[in-house]
Amino acid sequence: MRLSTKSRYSLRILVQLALEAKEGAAVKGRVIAKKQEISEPYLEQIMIPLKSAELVRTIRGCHGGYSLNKTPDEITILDIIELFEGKIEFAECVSDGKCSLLDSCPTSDVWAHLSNTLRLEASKISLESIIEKIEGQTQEYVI
Amino acid sequence: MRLSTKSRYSLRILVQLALEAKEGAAVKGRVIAKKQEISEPYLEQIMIPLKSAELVRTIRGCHGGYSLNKTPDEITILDIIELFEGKIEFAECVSDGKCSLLDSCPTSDVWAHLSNTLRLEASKISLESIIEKIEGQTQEYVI
DNA sequence: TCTATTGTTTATAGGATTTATAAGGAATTG
DNA sequence: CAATTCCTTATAAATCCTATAAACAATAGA
Repeated sequence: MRLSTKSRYSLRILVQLALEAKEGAAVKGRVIAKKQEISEPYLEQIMIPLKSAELVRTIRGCHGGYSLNKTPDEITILDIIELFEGKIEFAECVSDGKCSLLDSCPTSDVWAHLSNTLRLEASKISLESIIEKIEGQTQEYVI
Repeated sequence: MRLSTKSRYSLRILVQLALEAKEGAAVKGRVIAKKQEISEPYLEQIMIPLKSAELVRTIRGCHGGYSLNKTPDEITILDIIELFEGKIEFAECVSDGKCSLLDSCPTSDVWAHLSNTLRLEASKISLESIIEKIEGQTQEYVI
């Protein structure tokens, strides 16, 4: 059970932005793509949802690039996961009404509980908490 | 973010077996397929891993069918999830050695922590706890 | 205004996975 | 031996994931 590359790349990208674009300066796509070892076209595909979700803002043109659109404490990995994987809901029996067994099905509660647990835990991990951990380590620690 | 149908069907199937095959009597595939609204061939495809994982045992021939191979307290939804979704590991950076960024990547810890949380929580939910909940409810509650 | 730089959009495509269905084979019971 | 049941293998449509390519639009600076 894995996350898609887009979720995982996104977290790395956002960490990079938090560290390198601290004074609001934009980081170029090419720079991000190189450091994260992603192709530029694929990076662009990832940035689109990040921008739509207003986690990231962009500047076009000569000195353009990407930067965070929120403070690191406002971004959690729940935001990232649900942006790319969809809402954390292991079974959709309740929400989509497709399952005709729902009324007599004792398992929907189980999946709902587990989904909630994961969602809660993911919401506790902010970009800021990750950054703090990095900066608490050695100075030459480079992401 | 959803589980595959196989994981979800499996939980329902195992609950049915726990309730209907209590005295070790086998439940026929056709009966399971009908109650769970799955086609018989697809059900069979689901039963194979359940049998390989020794969660279920089978009897062939005239009065054959499926029954639990463990007591309900020995089966957790972690077993089910990891059987069909693979090990809960949101990022495989540590295990497969594919990611060349690992040494300087601050995100692998995050994913490992989240994976562990989900794994732990799933391991706490046994088939028995689900059955107890059902039997604590109204008697005509039929799965 | 021109040009270089950068993000934006759209098209494309291989591959893997998911979700099934179908058909014939093997074991068991009576 | 015949009916029943699980077992195995093949097949396939649909969807999603991962990634690349190319043309387009906006911006900054000369």
